Amino acid sequence: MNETKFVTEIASKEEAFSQWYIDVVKKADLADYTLVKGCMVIKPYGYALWENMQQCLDRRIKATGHKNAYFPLFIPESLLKKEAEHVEGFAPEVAWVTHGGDQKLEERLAIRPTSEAIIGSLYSKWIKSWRDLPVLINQWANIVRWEKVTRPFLRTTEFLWQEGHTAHKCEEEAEEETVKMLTVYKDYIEQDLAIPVIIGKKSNNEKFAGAVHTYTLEALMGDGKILQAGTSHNLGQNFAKAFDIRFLDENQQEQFAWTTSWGTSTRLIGGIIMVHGDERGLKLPPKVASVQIVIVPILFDKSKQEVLEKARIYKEALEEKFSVELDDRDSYTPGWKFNEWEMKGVPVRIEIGPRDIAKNQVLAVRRDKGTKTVINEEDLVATIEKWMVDIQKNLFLQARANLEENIRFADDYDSFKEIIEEKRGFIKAFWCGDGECEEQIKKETKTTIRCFPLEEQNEKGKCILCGKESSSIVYFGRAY
RNA sequence: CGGGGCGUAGCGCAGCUUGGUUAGCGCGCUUGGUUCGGGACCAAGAGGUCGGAGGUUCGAAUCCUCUCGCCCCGACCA
Repeated sequence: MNETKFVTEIASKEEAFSQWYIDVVKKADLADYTLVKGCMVIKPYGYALWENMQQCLDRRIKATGHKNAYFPLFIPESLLKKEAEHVEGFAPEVAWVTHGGDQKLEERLAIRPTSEAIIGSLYSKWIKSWRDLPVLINQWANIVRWEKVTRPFLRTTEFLWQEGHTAHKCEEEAEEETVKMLTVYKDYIEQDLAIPVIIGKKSNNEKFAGAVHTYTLEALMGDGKILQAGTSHNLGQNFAKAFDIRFLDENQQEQFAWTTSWGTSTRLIGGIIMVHGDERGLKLPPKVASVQIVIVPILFDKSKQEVLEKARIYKEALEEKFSVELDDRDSYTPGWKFNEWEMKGVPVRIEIGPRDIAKNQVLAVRRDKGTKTVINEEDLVATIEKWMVDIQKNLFLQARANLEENIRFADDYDSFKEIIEEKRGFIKAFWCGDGECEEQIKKETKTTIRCFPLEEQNEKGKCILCGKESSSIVYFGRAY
């Protein structure tokens, strides 16, 4: 009875997915709207999640030899314009600073929509010899893109991300770096965030403005739409030529450097919500959950002190391995707390009441499955430790099963349209490689090529639209 | 930028058609008390320039004009 009352608080995930998403963002206390359209506050609970995500990824970025730095927020207009495709790609969504106080600026300053330009101009200063290479730098920063349609975490005017920018002495090394970061991202997103991804290469229409080619990680969301989870770009010598990044090689020949860039953002928080969440709210993977265990004491007047004392002892024991919150608030009933912490996605809840104390046990509940288990005091830490591993794995396996169920092959355009209307998900289909076919499919079905899968392909077939002979299968999908 | 909708307490809304006491309701909030194993209850409170400006009128949340903002659909979106 109470459970039905509860679900009226957030929209149904099945029936109104986008409203459900907004409700979860707000009710789980991750973010809030502000006075500026498209700009959100990331609230403490959401920011703690982001900090954990940062730590997981930052560790991996550093383990592969990169160092962090910080570059300026402002990019002079003349600098941004140096790479033609790049500026053309970003121009519509750049925010400009035109005044400093009352004084009009000589030159407009772009608020970075990405940092290739500003970083490229500095690499030009720093790189003179092959001995200076490679340069392997990452930055954690905020970005501004003036989007017309915004949604919390998924597309906001200002957002947080990391962007790696590297420079290399040859083409092979740059390509190796681009692919290496793709796999770093894959490991991070799959192992830490428990989100399975399809990795591949973008089509020319979808690649990064100014890149030679773009690798991408594509994830399936709970409503069958696709979220681009991260990208890694091989920029070739395009940006080196535009920003004059030259060096003398071992043979005393002057060369342009080969550069890469790669990024992931707070958008991944949206991914976690939409991949793992359910009718009761968020489900956080233990590796990034800021609260891994919540202890809810069941308080009666007579046993209150005793129960709280025991709860504190358990908290201390568990805190050696986990982040634990003891919810001893007086003004809420246990049932209220259960629902709130489930909404917030905490992986494990522990209930302690007088009945448990009498038997030296607790009642523990898993957020991923909802199962309730009585655990003896002496087994508590060891059992929860196993659970955390299992919950992390289970969230990933569930998401992967869903992904696999929603990859469908289409061999004619009618069945393609039927799948995208009724089931969505990924559609594998042959494509002739012509950008006009791609464009027409996008116009008619709102479906884009998400990527060329990385595996080698030997099959041949007919382009889903024009029917021309083709040897490449691509993944289509409706994107966020 | 085109089409539609909405602005009344922190949130969700009623009141407006047909102008007329002191602008209501639910949730939330504060204080006190009783409660507590899946969103408890009682009592007493606090909280409003009715998005803004101008107009009509003895009198405007309500009618008129202008304006600002938000949401949805479309277009756009590396």
